[in-house]
Amino acid sequence: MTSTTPTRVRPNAGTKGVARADREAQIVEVACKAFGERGYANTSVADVAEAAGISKPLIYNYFGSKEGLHAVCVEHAAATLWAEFERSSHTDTVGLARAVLTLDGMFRALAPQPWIWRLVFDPTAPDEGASHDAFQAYEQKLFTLGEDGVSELMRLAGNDDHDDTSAMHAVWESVFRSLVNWWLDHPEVSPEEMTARCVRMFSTAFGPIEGFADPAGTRA
Amino acid sequence: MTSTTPTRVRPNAGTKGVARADREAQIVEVACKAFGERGYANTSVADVAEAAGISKPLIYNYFGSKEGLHAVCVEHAAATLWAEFERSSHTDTVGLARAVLTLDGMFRALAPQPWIWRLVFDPTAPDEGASHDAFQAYEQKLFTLGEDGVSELMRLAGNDDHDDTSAMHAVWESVFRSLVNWWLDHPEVSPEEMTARCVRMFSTAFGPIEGFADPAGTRA
DNA sequence: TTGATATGACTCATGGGTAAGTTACCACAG
DNA sequence: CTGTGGTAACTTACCCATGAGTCATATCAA
Repeated sequence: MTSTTPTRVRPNAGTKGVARADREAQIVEVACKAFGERGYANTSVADVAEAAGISKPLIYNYFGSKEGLHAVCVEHAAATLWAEFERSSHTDTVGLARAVLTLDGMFRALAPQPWIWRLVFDPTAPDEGASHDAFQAYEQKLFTLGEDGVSELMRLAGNDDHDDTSAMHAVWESVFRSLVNWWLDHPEVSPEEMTARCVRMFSTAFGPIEGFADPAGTRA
Repeated sequence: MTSTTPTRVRPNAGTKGVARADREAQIVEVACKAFGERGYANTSVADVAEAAGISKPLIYNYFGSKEGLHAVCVEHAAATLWAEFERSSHTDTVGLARAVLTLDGMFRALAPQPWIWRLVFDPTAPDEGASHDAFQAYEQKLFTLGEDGVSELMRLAGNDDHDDTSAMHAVWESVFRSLVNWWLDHPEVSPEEMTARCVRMFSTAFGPIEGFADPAGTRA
């Protein structure tokens, strides 16, 4: 990126202002929040600039376009989510217990920056271009991970129809998203409480889950 | 509305063109399809006008604004959906069997005009104003219907926590929507096949459903 | 002087909305 | 069986707010 002079690393490459890397990071942070909370279509570049305390052209200097900025935000946010999915996929649990662990990890990961969830799954985001590509790359990885888990459970249950598996996967993803969205709509609920709620709900629907306490006593 | 002369009812109150009521119906039909397929934000009034073979100002004459037109479309579509929910709510089944019947009714109702589903649940629709009010009125009725069913089942299962019920209801709605959306994404699947698929999926997850054939033999 | 940070003041395409008119048909007076 | 006025249906040509994107320029460290 930034070149270094031989004898000494220039801390703030010759300028009155903030070093580009720092400024970019700051802009991305502000933009993630704006895009995540109001949606891509309802957020103007001027909004982001104002929130960041800078002017619009600086954003175009650094990110090229509104979509370019959005692409960086999505990549940043998707990487965060994916890291959490990857982490929780390394446990050796299966079925509902694994689902609960995944949800729990996601609640904890989202707690400090809840807006990145809606940023990634923003229905007003562009449906082509760099920012869409970034989203699709993430979704593809996520899809594979989920499809594997679902198809294995379906096979175990004696159903190996391809379309049934596809539909079941869609349902599972939607359940996951609706639980996260419910939690985002109830900001006073802590991740731990929300995980306990998921355990109770799954237990109510499917019976006790191996490895988790009985529903009766888990109320926070 | 149109005044009538004493001796004879004027069939097409003095005009060269199409009677207003007919034209309005035609515009609404075209607009429903456009809004439903491309979304409110991605559909311009000029698009609708062109698709209907008329000019933009005529739409403003009849509907006042883009949002006014959308409101009529949403009301029309929501009424269709609601009629189906009401109808299937009059059966005396409960639990999963009732869920399957509701889904089946919805698939059949949507088959001739699948776009009205996405029209009603359009994430790019305005979040205030007449069109939003129409949506909310519908959602409120739907919410009550769903919440009643879910809370009863939760109570039966021994969980009467208010927030658990709220979250479970959100999950159930999301499952319903994801099944409909999966079906809309697979237009070659008939309503009957899709219902059979739902039966298999529920059976796989929860065990046999009272009143429906065993999963093994239901493949179309 | 060079080059990086930074901005005020623009251009311009899009799309919602409107003003002012045209056409065709009907009712009715002469 | 004609004018003639009223009105519903319909359009052309425009206005204008918004927001993406750009250009010329200013400032300051090395």
